[in-house]
Amino acid sequence: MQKTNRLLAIEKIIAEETISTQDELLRKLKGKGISCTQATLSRNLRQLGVGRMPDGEGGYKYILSENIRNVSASEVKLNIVPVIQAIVEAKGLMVIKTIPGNASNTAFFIDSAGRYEIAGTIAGDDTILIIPRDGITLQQVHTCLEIVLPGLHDQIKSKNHILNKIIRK
Amino acid sequence: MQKTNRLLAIEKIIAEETISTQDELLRKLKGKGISCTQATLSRNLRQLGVGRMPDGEGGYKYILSENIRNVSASEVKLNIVPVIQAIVEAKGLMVIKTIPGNASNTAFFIDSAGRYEIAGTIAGDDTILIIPRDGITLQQVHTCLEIVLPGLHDQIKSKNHILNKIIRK
DNA sequence: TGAAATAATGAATATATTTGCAAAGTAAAT
DNA sequence: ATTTACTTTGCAAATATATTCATTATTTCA
Repeated sequence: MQKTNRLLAIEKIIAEETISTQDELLRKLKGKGISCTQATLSRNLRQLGVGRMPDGEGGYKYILSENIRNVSASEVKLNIVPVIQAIVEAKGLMVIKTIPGNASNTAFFIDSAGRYEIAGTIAGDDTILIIPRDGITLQQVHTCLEIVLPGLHDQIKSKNHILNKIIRK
Repeated sequence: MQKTNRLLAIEKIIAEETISTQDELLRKLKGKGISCTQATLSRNLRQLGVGRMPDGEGGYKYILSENIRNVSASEVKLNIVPVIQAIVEAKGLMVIKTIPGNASNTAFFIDSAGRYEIAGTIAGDDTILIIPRDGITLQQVHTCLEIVLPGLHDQIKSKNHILNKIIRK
């Protein structure tokens, strides 16, 4: 899973730091023990949907496609703070607990992100089952969710411990 | 005002068409009687905040910075397509009809925007009552909602006429 | 108006990114 | 294990984009 790791690392770096050339990204990756050529990066960035925007200070920076909004008039966007209540791991799968009635919304949203880490999701009323692809660790799914829903883990951190006990009972 | 015209034309073209290289843009401009070199275009694009993203089909396209959003790490974002079904005016108030179970989500979101125009909201299961402040017209509330939920009115336009009849009956 | 300062531009060049192609790696099927 | 099909990768070359420098507008201000 050489490539998957690289893709995840690339996304993480671009989400966290300001990168302005592929060579710069190449060096950051090397610093994390991941090495490839700039040509490969170019291909990977395209696959990840990473683009490049002016940084407003005369330079450029790479940005994730998550940060692009589609101004297609057919979508309504909602920001809802405490939709996701808890995340639990079980049998190599991941269970997400939401507030009542919101599992399918949330699952739909996760599906829409089109992440390769996730083979599929099943949603009930307030519970979502996430099925990772073979070869994907739950840790990688966590990272993936954090990319799809930034701040997710911070948000549920406090509740998680308590709710785990309830859900697992 | 040679440059201003060019900048405006560039923005217009990029908003309306799919452009994948600066040379392509150069040709489009020439077609409109505006001519410059690629070097100038490069500088203009940076000034306008125009960036380049993968188009999802193996190519690239230029995009306006208007389409970039900033992810604050403390929010969870959901894209929900048809949450709001209809908007009806009555007695100087506004009634919003949502899909079942989503009134309170949506009302919470509207409240969170902290708009001056709105004195308060009351949500049932699939219906929200919006109470405008004294002196605020319903037209102003519409504008306000469009700001909070971009694309809202376009989305419900088709359904609105039919649903109005049902709700008002 | 007439310098002087500032901004805009093109031509050429430097830098950065993408791509064609062959080789190396992986997975699936026999 | 061996073949076959498919994916990933590096290298080198091709494109595309950004920048330097000299020159030409344009603005500012006395």
